Amino acid sequence: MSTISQVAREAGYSPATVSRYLNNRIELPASTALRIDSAVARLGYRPNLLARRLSMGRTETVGLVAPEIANPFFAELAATIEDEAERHGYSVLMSSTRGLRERELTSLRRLEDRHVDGLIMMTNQPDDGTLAENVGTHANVVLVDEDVPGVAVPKVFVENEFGAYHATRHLIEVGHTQIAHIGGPGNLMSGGERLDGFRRAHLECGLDPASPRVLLGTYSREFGATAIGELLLDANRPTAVFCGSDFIAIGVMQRVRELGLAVPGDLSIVGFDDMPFAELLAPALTTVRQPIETLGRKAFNTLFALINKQETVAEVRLPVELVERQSVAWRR
Amino acid sequence: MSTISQVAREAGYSPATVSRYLNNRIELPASTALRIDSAVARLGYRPNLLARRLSMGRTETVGLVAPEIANPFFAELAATIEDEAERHGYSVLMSSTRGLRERELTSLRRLEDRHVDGLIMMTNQPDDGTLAENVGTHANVVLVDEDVPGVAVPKVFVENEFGAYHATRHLIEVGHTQIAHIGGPGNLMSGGERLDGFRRAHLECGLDPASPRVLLGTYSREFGATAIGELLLDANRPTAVFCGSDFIAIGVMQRVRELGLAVPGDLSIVGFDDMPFAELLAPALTTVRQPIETLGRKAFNTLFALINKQETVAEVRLPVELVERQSVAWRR
DNA sequence: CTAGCTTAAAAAACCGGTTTAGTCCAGCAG
DNA sequence: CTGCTGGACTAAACCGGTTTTTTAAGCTAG
Repeated sequence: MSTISQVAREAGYSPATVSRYLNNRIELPASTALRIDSAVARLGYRPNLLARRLSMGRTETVGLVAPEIANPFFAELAATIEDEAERHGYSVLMSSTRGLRERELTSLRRLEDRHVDGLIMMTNQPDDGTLAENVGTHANVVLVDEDVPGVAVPKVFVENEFGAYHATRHLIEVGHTQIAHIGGPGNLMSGGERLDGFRRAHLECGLDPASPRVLLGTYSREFGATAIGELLLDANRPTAVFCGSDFIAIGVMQRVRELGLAVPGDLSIVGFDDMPFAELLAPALTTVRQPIETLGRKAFNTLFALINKQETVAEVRLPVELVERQSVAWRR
Repeated sequence: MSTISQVAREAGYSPATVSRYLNNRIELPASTALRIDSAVARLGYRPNLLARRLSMGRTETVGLVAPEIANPFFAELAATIEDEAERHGYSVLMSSTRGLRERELTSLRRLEDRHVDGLIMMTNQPDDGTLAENVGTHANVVLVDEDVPGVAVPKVFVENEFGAYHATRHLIEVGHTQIAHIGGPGNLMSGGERLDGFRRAHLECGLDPASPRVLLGTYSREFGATAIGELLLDANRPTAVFCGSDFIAIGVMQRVRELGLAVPGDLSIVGFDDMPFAELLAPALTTVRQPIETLGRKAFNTLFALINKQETVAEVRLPVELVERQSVAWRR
């Protein structure tokens, strides 16, 4: 591997000139430029990234912190972030936290250690304050999809409330009146907002927002299965469920089927997220689509602006969209 | 941010001593150690990673190169690799190639540029020689799941042939004699080996290995749908299909359903991979499970050994397992 | 008393770039 | 002829560690 000094010697100039020329910080006479160019070519010179980073103090790498990379939602988000980063000459370092606070903090330490220039964080569990405290002390962090309350960093979220409202309203419009909600953690922003939307739909349509059964837990299949099992025991069973996530919806769907009931015949289901597998299910899942791609690009671009000391907006809300498939049936 | 010199001054020693002590390269009298420790604590010293990397010439980062991170199979693999890396103090840089040769080469360049210490590569398209040529010149590369023929780097694959054999044999054992195969690219190692296994099962069971219809294409839903459409036009329709991937299987399943046929009633289906969604389908997909977790850990550990100049085995084959679910029916 | 050996710690070189502050020279105006 | 300006290029400092080589002092044996 050749160094910039070797190139300089080969071209007959100093390393400083070569460096400045290669980084476009100086205009050189054509003859000089040519000699440097050909020296670079002859030696197959490629700057040592490590040296460059040390002297520049930046890594051109961002960290992506998510609870679980394997989760299709995060995987998709990761893919678009990587794509957008690549287009800006940045690399993406990933870390799964598995929902462990300790690992979330470790990621922040990576930032302190100059391992990365910035962090895109997704969390999926309520914060006890620890995270807020630590995130707050860092400059280049962008929060995606889920909030950490009380932290003054740019945030890129979706219209949770409206999505839930829309989904619920859809169920009402096709004739349902007994609609249950199985949602994520109530003390998580997304969980709370989706519940709000669910309630508003009831209110606006003249249904009693207090009557429908609401069960909040985690965004998991297991919880979906357990919750629907419980709800179906009720005297006046729901004829439809709005689920806080597609994972919950799958759990519901599987349990309902185990109980010998039909979807959507006996129970209509609407999910949230539109994970890639939602359309593969039988019946294909009607769900609220999060604009994962836009979310990812927006997140990266916001972080990019932050890193470059440009203006950023405090909070962006991206629109969601109801994708109607086969898991909802008319109720006469 | 404090530097090692500040710590040294604060403790009353030289940077050299502090460095050597902190890296356990020297034994110091308790009193000295104590003074350094407390200076570190007082200043909240954390070594500058960038400087450390430059001087050590390694980044303690590995690259993960896959066609598409969003693909659940790769996402899962990425997650386990990340986990294993983390446990060894390594970070993981990811890049999706989207199947573009150019981007695969870019990843290799990252390695040259000392961006990463090593690379775990997955490719899913036949190589025209370019890749082999470039991979070959690099020391720290491990190939996972799919081969790049003619390259002398460690490889971690699965028992494709046996998996296919097992799956096909299973179909034969439950009474099928008209079994088709819809597989991946024939000039890809996995595609070829799975076809071999499919054929061997026929041979061993006294069925004509030439008679079954075999269609090779890409590992995609689209190809699965197209291929099965074609096969069902045949005079003697297959009663079962062994698919080269779960994606193909889904395509098949969807098209079959569109045609008003039942799975597994009219057509039994076996997939390959056992992607996370395989068990969510209705009917749940019988498929050959790749040991993704072991694959990931093995891949990282092999690369780790390579980086540390330890012995590695040229090629590892991990066992696969047939997961019987509901997409296969008895044939009288 | 001193050569020889240990131990404790530091000086200096090194990793390979980028950047700042000049130097040197040519050309031009006064 | 002098002073000024600007273009072309470079010396040296800097980023912040790690590692090799030295030094200094203390101890032991002869």
